Order: sequence, then structure tokens, then C-alpha cells
Amino acid sequence: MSERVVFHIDVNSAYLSWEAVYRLQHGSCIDLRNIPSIVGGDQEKRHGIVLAKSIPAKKYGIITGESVHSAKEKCPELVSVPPNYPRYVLASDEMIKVLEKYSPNIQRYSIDEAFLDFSNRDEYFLDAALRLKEEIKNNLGFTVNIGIGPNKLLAKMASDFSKPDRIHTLFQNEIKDKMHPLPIRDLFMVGSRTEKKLQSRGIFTIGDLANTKRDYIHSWLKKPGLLIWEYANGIENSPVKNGLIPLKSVGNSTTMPFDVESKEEAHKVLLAISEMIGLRSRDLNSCGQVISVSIKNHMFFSYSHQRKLIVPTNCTNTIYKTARDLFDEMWQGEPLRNFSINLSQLVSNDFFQLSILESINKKEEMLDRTIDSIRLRYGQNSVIRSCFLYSGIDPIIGGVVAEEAYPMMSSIL
DNA sequence: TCTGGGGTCCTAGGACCC
DNA sequence: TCTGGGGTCCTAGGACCC
Repeated sequence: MSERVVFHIDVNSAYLSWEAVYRLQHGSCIDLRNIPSIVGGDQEKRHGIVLAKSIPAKKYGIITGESVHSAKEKCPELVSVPPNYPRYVLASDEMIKVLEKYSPNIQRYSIDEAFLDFSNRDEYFLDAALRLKEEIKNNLGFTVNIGIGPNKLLAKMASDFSKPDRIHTLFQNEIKDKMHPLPIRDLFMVGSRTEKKLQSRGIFTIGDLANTKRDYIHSWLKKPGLLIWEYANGIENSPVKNGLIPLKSVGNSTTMPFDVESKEEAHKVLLAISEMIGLRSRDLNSCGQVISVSIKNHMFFSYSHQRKLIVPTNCTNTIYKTARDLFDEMWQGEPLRNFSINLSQLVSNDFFQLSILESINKKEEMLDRTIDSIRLRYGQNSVIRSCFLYSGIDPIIGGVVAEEAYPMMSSIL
């Protein structure tokens, strides 16, 4: 049995690169990648965080997730451009098309990351990786890092080494030199909380964790502890999962531009979110059985309530009414900043037997489906509930829909 | 902190059952 | 009360990822 070879492909500063390429394609003479720049949310709408940064911006100490305000303090001449998700979905789709030429076994991990199984191929893996990297750069205009290893974990760790436009390997015999000296926070699945816990007991590098007794970590940090101990030792054997992985939940949330202080207004926000969750779950041909509402107040404190339904649903009104009840049960009356609804324990309609209870809701489902098709044809706001008129609240909140095309870049580079 | 939005998985405690 | 012992389901919260 020959050793497995897995590639992890990671787009360098994805949103920022894609934004830069789009602007070059549309006549801009500035390449955002070469100046201090970020893709950032709208500060006026209180969405002002850094979603992606250029390498020059990184040199000012700007990090993803920090507020745009503090990023501008670090670098006053910083250029901030708004995000355009449909654009990024298209760029991502184009990259996947390229990957498919190299292996039939590809797992899309996120909008800007994918695993590719390169086991048992005739071509030498480093040659293939180099061709792949160059093809993406020449044809699509952006660069990627490729990590190569015997499993997904090591491939992913390798793609994170030095950037941009680089290929790195991380096989079993390289773990000690290339991975063990790294700080513990660099290990996949060690976040800031776990970092602090590990440091408090003298574990500072990935090697420190790897050399700790397995049972000690397991009994201390339970399942997640065992997982990161195995990762530190390069142990991971999940397959590259080809094809669509069914969603287990759909959720949408929004940070309002202003604090919501009345129940009526809060209900409207919940209805607008319910519209999107209903639309998405119907589009997936699925129903969910658990509805959860979470709110974040002006002090940034969050709390949630959930309820399991007797019968799974994808009906906008059922989602809304449940969400409203949950909200009324938990809200303490303080000003609210963020609202979120989640529909989970999703089951496909094909597997979900229509019960007598559900058939009562046939009319409701017909109405939802009719509205969905009108919105699909004439736009999301072609049918809206009258309560949203002059309310200052969007009638549907959340979601991403793609429309433009992604041109080839070969003429420019 | 002038702090987004979409996901997955895990844990702890209480209810309830045998 | 010196207060069984599992197992499963449910809810709230938290950790992590991009």
C-alpha cells in the first residue's frame, strides 16, 4: 500500500486578492495587494471589522477580525473596500474547476480552501502542485499556497507555513523539524482559550503537546484534548470527502445599525430573518426540527433559547412564530444589537414522511413556495410584507446570491 | 473594541425512564 | 439521606473553523 498524498490549496488573502483582481479587470490601475488595504465592513452599519488584509497592511500589525477603526489607527492611509460575496463565490468556483483537472477527488472546505487527493497518480506530486499553482495564477490572476502531506491535517498545516505563492510539504519525517517548534496556537483547533489553558500548564509549542502523555491530555481536556494531541503528533485519517456534504443547520443573523429597544421592532427583525431561513431551507428541500434564537445586547452579552418542534418545518410563519415566542420568553428588555435564528436537525424532505399534522399546513407551504418563485424571478424585494414599509428594517435579512461571471485573467498577467 | 456572519462539534446538567 | 445506576433526550453555553 503506497502512502497517501493530500494537497491543501489555500487562496492567499482570499477576499482581498479577489477584490484586487476584479478591480484590475475593470480598469483600475491600482493593485490592492501592493498597498496597505483591507476588505472591511461598513462602520456606519456597525459591521466595521477587517475581513481580509493585504501583505503591506499586515506589516502595520493589522489583523483579521479587528475593528476597521483600530486598523485605520495603525495605518492612517489604509484603503478599505467593502466586501462583495457573490464575486468571491464565482472566483472560488473557477478555482475548483481548475482543481478538477488534477484529481477527481476534491473536498471544498470553505470558500477559499480545498483538499485534493493526489494518491496513486502517475505524475510526481511536486510537479503537479507547481503546475496547479501556476495555472491558477496565470489563468485566474490570484495566488495560492499549496500544502502537501500524508493526510488532510498535515497538508493544511503545511499550506500555512510561508506565504504567498508557495508550496510546502509536511510528511511524517518532517514533523519534528517543521511543525513541533511552532507555537501551540498555530495548531489547527487550538484557539485562544485552549492556548491559555495549555500555557498555564507549561505547554508552549506543538512539540510540547506532542510529548505530553495522551491520557493526561485526554482526561484533562476531554475529546477536544485527544483530538489536538493526535494533531500534534500528525495523526489524522479522515478521507477527502468528494461531493456535497449535507447541511446540518441553517442560520442567519444581523447586527442592526441601531440598538433595538421595542418588542415590535424586535419582532420585525425576527420575521425578516425567518423569511431567509424559510427560503433557504425550502431551497435545500429540507425541514428542521430545532429552532434557536440568540440575541446580543448593547453590552455585547449574548444569550439564547431553543425549542424542539413536534414536527420538522421549513414554513416561514412557523419559524417566525416559534422564534417570536422564544424571544418573548428570554428578552430582559435591554437594548439589542444583534439577532440570530438557527434552524437545525435538518432532514431532507425525501426522508421526512408527511404526517397528518403537516398536511394541515399544505396551504401555507404553497404560499411560501409561490412567494419563493416570484422572488427568484423578479428579485428578493418583489414581494414584501407590508409591516416592513417605512420600518427602516430590510424585509429579508441574510444570504448570498451570485450573478456576475468570472473572466479569465491571462491577458493581464 | 468604535468588536460580522455562517457553520460544526462538544459538554454539562436536569428530566425522565427502567 | 451517609441520598443506585445507567441510558437517552433536551437545553444552554462554549469552543473552534473560515
